[in-house]
Amino acid sequence: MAQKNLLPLILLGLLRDSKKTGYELKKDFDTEIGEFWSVKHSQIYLELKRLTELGEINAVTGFFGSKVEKTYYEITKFGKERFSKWQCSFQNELAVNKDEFVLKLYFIKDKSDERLGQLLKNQYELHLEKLLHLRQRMKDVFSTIDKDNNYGHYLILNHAIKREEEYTQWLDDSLKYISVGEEKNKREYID
Amino acid sequence: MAQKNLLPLILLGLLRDSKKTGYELKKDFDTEIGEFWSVKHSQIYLELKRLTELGEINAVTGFFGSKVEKTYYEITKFGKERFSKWQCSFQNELAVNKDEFVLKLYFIKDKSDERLGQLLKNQYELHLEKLLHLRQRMKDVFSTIDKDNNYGHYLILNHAIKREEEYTQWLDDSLKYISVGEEKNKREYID
DNA sequence: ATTTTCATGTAAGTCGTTACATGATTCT
DNA sequence: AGAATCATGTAACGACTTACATGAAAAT
Repeated sequence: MAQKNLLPLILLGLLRDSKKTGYELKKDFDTEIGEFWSVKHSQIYLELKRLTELGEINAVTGFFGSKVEKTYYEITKFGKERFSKWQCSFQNELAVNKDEFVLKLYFIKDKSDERLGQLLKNQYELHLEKLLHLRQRMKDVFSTIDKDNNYGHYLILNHAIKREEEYTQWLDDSLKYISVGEEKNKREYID
Repeated sequence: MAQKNLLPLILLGLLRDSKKTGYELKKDFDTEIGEFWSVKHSQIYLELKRLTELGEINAVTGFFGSKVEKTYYEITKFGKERFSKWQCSFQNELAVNKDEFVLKLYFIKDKSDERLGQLLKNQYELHLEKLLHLRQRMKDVFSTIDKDNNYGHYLILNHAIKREEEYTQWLDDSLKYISVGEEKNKREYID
């Protein structure tokens, strides 16, 4: 396969607790799990069809009190099995972490390259924003639900925050370090 | 496009300093830049063809003293322009960091779930290995080349190490925390 | 009255992986 | 002599994105 195809597993996971429509699943990617995974609705509907054909979910179409026809998907025994199997499976290697910014930096050779400061600042803004957003999420999420009964979610939010703290710290340190270098260079030229 | 298509930029970047064959470029992904990006050789040759058609690189086929016919690719003015333009461009949002393990954890609800410890341990091993590897890389790389003249590379290796330090630390902390919880539970049951 | 949200899909195209394929050269 | 490396591609397929498409309901 071209990618690791984790979407069906995510969908099964989201359907474990209760049946949902494709639209509701899509909504989960705008909020909840959207913090950790992204996908387009077109792909969701496609994958739901495939999972239905595989017998891992059942599709139930009807009105359900509403005026609009909806299709609810509910997980089957086979779906639960597949999900459980995946959830307790071990990885034997890590995927490469693809980060456009890191790539850009790789090609910056000279320490006194003028673009360096600009790039670091831009990235710092983005990651600081992300960090603040994640801290807010942590507050919001666990004010309504219990930490110990959503422990995985708690752990990964915790990790995401620490990751962004490290990222911003690194960017900030790098910025300071290159400007100290500049100061030093300036003095060397002036003195 | 399906993905952000950064491969052509990487290839242009790798060709800035000197002309290279497709095979040499492929080799770079096994070592150097392979730490930060992965790609298959089939895709490299395809992208080289495309870049040639775009006039961003030139293909020169010949024997060059060797007994085997090779094709060297050299960057053109247009290629340099495209690369420079990308390298100093700003991002306006961050891509979602897709991590299978994080996904798995998201679906662990119960703090005392037995699988939690196993999964954390497995992941700890992988990230510790990665961390040790990166520290070695740092030593190896900058024993032969100069830090200040490969500053981007230095920065991102530095960052990668810090990232893995954070990752292993988080996993270790989480492991400790859940086993303390277990101990506490045990005592509660026993006392 | 108009925009936004709900709700669900199809079609085209691209990036990337996996597998297939070949032939020379160098190392053991 | 055989294995590994050098060197370069093609073909099939899958995952994902972008764009196209539609219609009702709810909100402003």
